[in-house]
Amino acid sequence: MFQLSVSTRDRILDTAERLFAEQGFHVATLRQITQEAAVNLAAVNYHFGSKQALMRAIFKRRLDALNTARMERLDAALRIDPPELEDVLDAFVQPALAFTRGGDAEGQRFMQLLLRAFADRDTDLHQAMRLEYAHVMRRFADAIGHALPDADPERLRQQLDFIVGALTLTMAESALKDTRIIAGELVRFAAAGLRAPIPTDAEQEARFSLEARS
Amino acid sequence: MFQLSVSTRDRILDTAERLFAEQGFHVATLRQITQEAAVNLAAVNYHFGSKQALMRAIFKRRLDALNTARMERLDAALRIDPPELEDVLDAFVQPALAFTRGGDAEGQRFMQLLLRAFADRDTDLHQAMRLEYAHVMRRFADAIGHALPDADPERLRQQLDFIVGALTLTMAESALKDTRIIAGELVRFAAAGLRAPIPTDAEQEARFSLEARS
DNA sequence: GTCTATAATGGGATAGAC
DNA sequence: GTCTATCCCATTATAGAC
Repeated sequence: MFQLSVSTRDRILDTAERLFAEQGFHVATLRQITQEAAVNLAAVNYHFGSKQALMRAIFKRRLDALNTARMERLDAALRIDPPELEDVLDAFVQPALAFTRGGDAEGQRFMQLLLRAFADRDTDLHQAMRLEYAHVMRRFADAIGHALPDADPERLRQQLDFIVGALTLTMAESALKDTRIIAGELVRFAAAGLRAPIPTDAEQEARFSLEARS
Repeated sequence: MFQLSVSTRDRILDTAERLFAEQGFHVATLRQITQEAAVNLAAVNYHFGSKQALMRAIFKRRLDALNTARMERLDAALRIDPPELEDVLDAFVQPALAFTRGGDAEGQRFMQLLLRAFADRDTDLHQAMRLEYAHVMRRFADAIGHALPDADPERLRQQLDFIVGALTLTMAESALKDTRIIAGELVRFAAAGLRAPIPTDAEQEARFSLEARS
């Protein structure tokens, strides 16, 4: 943290982030990372302790930045009471595509990394991510609850998971030039889903009997 | 395919599918797989040729079954013209949670595997999956286009990606007992998003200037 | 088809000089 | 803080007996 030569440490972080995102944690090797970062092989263990610890450091750096950016935009949206639903969703979605000063390329890279973390259940990283996310999720669920006072809180959390899935997979997949438009589309799509009325029991019954036919 | 001892081959397939889903392709080792399947280490190479080929075989088996189940339900939904939007979405979503005779546990396992395949860009498996998916996606996009004749086809494909993301990540994450209810929630959520009117240019403009303030 | 034994490779981590 | 050299370990894949 307080070392003079930040450049070696940061070159490792940047290079490893790229290679982990492109190839995955187990495929990218320390030899490859240190070679492309033009640092010595032993530097990883000196600065981070282990390959796992390096991954955690990469993750923490970006996720903290993403969460902070989301919170700031959420606070801005909450200056209106009740907040506008689209503003709350914007606060969640927009920072995901450009939360670093580096621009879209880094944002998409981290989305790929996030997707890998989601896929890696039963791992320290997955648990850590869920914990860091839980706090932010609760705040966004609350904010949406204020924008839609009639909604069921339990259902809102479920629907927020839909949005996370759509956002993460789409941002990790899409061509870079489209991310800004796609984010707007997602906000519109999600807002409509959240505002949709809950079907009555009678309508539910009709749907299930329809399914049974097929 | 036409060998007498299908049991060794199938025990490898089932065990490897479970371990790949739980741990990932590179963490699960052939030693672990063959030990838990109670077959000899060399049997994998004899029956499949390599670890990669084993993965492809696992994937093909389930994805073919999933696609077939989806197509059948889609055909049923298309017997009404124009089809009911919720029926089309049901045809896409419901088979994902119980497309094998084994029930929910296997379905969720494969969703975890699918999520890993999505995360693994630049890999043979990812490309193969996209190709197999493309055909089904086009048919579903067309069907939704029939249910919503005023919608823009390009936008529909984008929104279908949202649904795939929400479905895949949610099904891979969720507790088993909830999958049936969650699928119904997703259909309702997605239907509302698809039916949402496209904002006018004036409304778009208002939103962007609102963002600039924050 | 199934097994044992092993070849061939590459990985993460570390000791110790500078 | 940085480097070289190396330890130690695990992996996939295969050769060859049965």
